[in-house]
Amino acid sequence: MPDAPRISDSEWEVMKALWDHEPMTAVEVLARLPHDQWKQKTVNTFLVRLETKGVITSKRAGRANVYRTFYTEKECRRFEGSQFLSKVFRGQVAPMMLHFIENEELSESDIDMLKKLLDD
Amino acid sequence: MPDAPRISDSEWEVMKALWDHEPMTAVEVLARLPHDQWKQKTVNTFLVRLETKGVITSKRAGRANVYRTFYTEKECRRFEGSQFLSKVFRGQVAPMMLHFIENEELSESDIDMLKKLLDD
DNA sequence: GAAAATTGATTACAACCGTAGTCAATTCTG
DNA sequence: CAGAATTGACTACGGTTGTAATCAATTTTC
Repeated sequence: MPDAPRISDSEWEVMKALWDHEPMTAVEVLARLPHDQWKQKTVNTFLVRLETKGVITSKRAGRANVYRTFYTEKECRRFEGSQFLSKVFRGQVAPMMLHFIENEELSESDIDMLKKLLDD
Repeated sequence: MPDAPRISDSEWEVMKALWDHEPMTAVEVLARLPHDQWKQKTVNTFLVRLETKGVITSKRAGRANVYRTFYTEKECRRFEGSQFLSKVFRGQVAPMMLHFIENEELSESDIDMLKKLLDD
C-alpha cells in the first residue's frame, strides 16, 4: 500500500461517514453528517478534493456521482497514528500509552481487555 | 489553563527544541534542530508565529530575543491527544490503545510497565 | 570611522483548508 | 414543452502553513 496523502480534520469527518455507509452520493454523505454543520456544497468540495488526493474514487451513476473510499479506515489510522506518535510523543510508544491511560477515561472492561491484549 | 491554539507539525518541532533547552535565542533554537532541514529565517518565522499565537513568549536580551514556552509539553500533549482521539478513533479510547499495541513495537519492559499501570 | 556581519521586523508567496457561491446541463413536473 | 429543481463543475476567498528573502538597525572588525 502506497503512502496515503494527508487527510485534514474536516476531510476525516467525510471519510468516516463514507467508511460507515459507502458507496454513497454527495447527497447521501451530507445526510450522514451533522446537518447543522455541513452544507451540501461544502461536502461536494471535500469529495472532489479527496478524489483528487486519491483517497476516494467516484463513478457516475445516472446524474449523480457515487463515491467509494480507496483506503480503509485501518490504513488511514496507521498513517495518522504513526504521524501523531512521532510528532507529539517523539516516537516513544510507552510514554504515549501512559499518557492516554492517565488522561482518558478507561472503563473496567477496557482495562481488563487491554491487560489481556498485552499478554501475547 | 485556557485552550491552547493549534500547533502545526513544523511548529511542534520548534516547540520540542524549546521545551528541551529553554530559554533560547532564535540562533540557539536553530542549533537544536536538524541543520539540513531548517534555515535560520524559517526558524525566526516560526518563533514569531508561535508568539503571536500565545504559545511562547519572548524578552529582549541585548540584541537578541530570548524565547520561552508558555504551555508545557504535557499540556500540549493533552490538547493534541484528545484532538487525535476524537478525529481518528471517534473518541473511543480502547480501540485506539488496541491499535497502538498492534501497530507499534512495544518492548517486554514496556508491556510490563503498562500492565502495572493498568492495575490501579 | 567605514565596511562587514548580525539579527529582528517586515514582506512574499504558493499550497492547503474551511466554507461556500455561481454557472450550466439535465431532469422532473405540471 | 416551459418553468422549476437537481446536481456536478468551476470559481472564490480569507486564513494557515511551509519556506524563506529583503530591509533596516545595531554591533563588530579592520
